[in-house]
Amino acid sequence: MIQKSPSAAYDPREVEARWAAHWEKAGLFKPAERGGDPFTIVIPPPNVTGILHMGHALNNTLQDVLVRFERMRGRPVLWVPGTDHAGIATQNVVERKLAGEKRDRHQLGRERFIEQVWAWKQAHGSTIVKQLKRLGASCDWSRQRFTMDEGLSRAVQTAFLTLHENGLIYRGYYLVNWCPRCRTALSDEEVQHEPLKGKLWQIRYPDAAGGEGVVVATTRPETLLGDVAVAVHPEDPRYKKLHAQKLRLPILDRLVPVITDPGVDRAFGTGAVKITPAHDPTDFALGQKHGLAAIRVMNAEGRMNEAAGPYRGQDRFDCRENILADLEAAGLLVKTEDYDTSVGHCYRCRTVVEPMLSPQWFVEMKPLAKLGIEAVQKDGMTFSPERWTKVYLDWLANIRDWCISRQIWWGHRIPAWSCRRCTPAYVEKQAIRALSGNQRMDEQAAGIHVGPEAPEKCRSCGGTDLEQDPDVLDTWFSSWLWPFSVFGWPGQTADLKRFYPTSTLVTAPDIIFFWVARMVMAGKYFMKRLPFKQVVIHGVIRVEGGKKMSKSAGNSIDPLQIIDRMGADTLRFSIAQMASEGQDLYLSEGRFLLGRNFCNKLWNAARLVLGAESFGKIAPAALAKVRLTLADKWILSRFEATRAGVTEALDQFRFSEAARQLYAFVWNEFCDWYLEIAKLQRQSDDPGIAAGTEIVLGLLLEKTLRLLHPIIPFITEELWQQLPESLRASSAENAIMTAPWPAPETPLTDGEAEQSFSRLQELITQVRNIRAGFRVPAGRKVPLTIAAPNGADLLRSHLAVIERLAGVHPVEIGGKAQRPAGSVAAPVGDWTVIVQLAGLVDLAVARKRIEKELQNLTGRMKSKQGRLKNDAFRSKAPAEVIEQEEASLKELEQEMARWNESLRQIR
RNA sequence: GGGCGCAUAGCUCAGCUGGUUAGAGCGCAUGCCUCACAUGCAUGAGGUCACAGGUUCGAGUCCUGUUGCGCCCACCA
Repeated sequence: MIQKSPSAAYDPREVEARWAAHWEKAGLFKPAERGGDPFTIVIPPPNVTGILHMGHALNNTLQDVLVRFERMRGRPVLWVPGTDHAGIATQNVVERKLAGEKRDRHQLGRERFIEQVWAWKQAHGSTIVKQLKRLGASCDWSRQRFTMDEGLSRAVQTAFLTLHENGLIYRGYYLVNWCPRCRTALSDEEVQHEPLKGKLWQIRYPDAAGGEGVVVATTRPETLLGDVAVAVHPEDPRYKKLHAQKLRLPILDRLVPVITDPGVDRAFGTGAVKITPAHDPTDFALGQKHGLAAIRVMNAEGRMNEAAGPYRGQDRFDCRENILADLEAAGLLVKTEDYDTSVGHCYRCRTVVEPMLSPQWFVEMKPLAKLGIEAVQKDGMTFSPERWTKVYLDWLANIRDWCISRQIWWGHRIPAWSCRRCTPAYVEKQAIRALSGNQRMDEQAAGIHVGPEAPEKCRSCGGTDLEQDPDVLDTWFSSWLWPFSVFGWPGQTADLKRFYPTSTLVTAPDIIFFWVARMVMAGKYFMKRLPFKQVVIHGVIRVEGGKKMSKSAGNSIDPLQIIDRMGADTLRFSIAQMASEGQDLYLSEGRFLLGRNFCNKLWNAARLVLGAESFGKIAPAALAKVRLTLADKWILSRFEATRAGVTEALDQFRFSEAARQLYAFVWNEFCDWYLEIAKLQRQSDDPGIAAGTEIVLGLLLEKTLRLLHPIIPFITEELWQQLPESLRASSAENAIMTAPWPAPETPLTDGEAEQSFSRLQELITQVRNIRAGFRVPAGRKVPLTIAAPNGADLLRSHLAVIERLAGVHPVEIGGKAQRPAGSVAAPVGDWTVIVQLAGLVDLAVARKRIEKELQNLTGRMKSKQGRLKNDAFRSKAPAEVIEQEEASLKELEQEMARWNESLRQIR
């Protein structure tokens, strides 16, 4: 076993820490003072409770790529960071901590509990921020905001009061999604429906006289206790005789009417539906339509209340079991069958959500949705990929009012006060009135007062016993103001003027409804302008099988671990490379090796360029003054193509395309070919060529680093700083991150050089192929003859290159092919290479190689001949396509002839 | 029930507006520690582009349908 050479692997740890600190300290993340249209992004604020996961890593890498790209293009750039107070999530975290200390928030009381949350935020809230810094996110950290800080709270209050004044916020008694664990209402978007293997039970409701009655089907038998009717389809012949009859509710023995409604599906279950307006949205609507009462049978914790009679105090799911047993005993349980259903869960704690009738605050969304729709249809807002437009519009078209009150403590307090005397009485009555169709409360009559401060006395009764509404606002009620609240709105600040509207929003598809749509509505409503013109929706991080990556599922990959082990650049490059236009990303640890190896390759390539003694001594000159070799011209031309391609890709948010092009250029062109040739050129007898090579190497490395910088900022900064200053693009701050993005240099494009060079590449590859095919020992030089009717000059001037890269010597260039015994020949374009292998040729192997080529060629020729013989093709295809086909067929024929010649020589 | 995405080499995925018998990384095979890099170098094997129709001179690429997987939305109790 041979000793491994000392590792020259790139170690990002020290480098990344150093530059992260330097950039921030030097203030490079702040927007430049110069004029010009600023490029602004507001971060999707992560939860204060958050720790960096792959979704964050993806989201923020892409934003940072755009931000750094635009910064280098010379625009003043501002990326505003911040965190979200995340009401329910944060309250849960602190409550869990208290539980660990055998305490709970009710013991502490509201005020002291809030103090605890702030203390927690003080201690742990900056975790995610530190982690974003490690990722390299070039946010202006001096402008960091928090959705509960003073300015943003003022924005929230202003927004609430404005909407209320304009009649778009109301208080109503309504059926909402209730999480019995969090003990709060949730908006429709906060409920996640998940399939559940449940049962469908058929239960008999006898008629008033105790006769047969009717059988109903239900998935939630416990709600039977709150039933107020049974509905059937008016045309259903089975139940015609029951119309307007009464039925006897099992167990409670209450009488409920049979009503008819065309909405009942005759084919489902038994065609008879029990109606529980207080615990089912469909039933609630039906109850309204038919003027039925609503009977609540559960309390806020999901336990059965007094109305549940014998089941009072039981948990809702225990009650279900008990009721089923009792029905069974009474002979009223007719049938039990398996049934796949879908049940709503709280998105924070996974508890099964209970529809519950309760008083809440709502935003009337229809007028706002209209603004959101206009954003796309009139104001030119775009989604990338475009398909999300439809998702967005469909949601807006079917929007429902937004329940914004939450029965928790951590959040923005609602600026409303109620009268202890008037309000409870009113709400009681409202519970009944709500069912007649009017859910909005008459605030005056209810003794509810909305305003920035508590009123002196109740408008309704004149009493002074007022209390502030205990509820807080939905977290998203602050998030939707983010694009302007971060700049100080409602104040008319300089930042607001300069940076609103923002440019691009980069986010994940799962918050299009929660956040994107609402920001658009708020932006247009409060600011009269779109908050951003472009919405870039990236993919969701998933693991095999399409599941979301999540810590609880134990299938997560920790981005910080990747950073620790392989560096932020590795993480970023790998992610960018995988992020193709909105496709979901399936990750595995192995996929990060691509980025790691790439960074390492770049590092070592730079070591080669910078390491030569001659490198430091060169005086950089304009390329125009340097004598360029073919290889120089070729690589410069390839650079220009890459520059153009990467710029275009980033302009179109095609991150993976940009990364792919950079990878291919750096690795397969610059390193694999140009550097190998540059090693020779450096040693050239011609001092002009040697010096020119250093200049090309230097300039090219410098520009390539700039192209790479948005994706891999740390390593590029480090290497760039190691370049002699004379080679670096000018940057006032002396940092690559503020250096200019490479400008187009069309004169570098050299099609002729690319063509000539690729002929040499083909030749070298062909010889290597022969060497490998006949097992020529790696170190052994073999003689090569090239028959070259054309291009002999090109070959002659690149003898050294051919010898070195193909492992051949001596090389003879002639007009005709001489094929001594023991040689193997192969055509390369119109050249023929003849490799002298002496004793190494195995005739069978040689024949097989050629036969394989011939087979390949025959196939290609046949397909072309067929096409060209086809009259339809000849008459309908564009002339240039036909010409191209003819030319390429001719080439194939010639190549075929020469392979055949080779085959003959073997015999 | 509706909408969307995906189905391309053993694995993970590129393939923009249809035009040379399809590309990458990993893995595999063979040979290499060649003085930037073994996190590497060279060469190679490996695909009837899910299936069935259609449009077209020409389809991985466009259209229709089918199947499978995934996601989102929706008040069949």
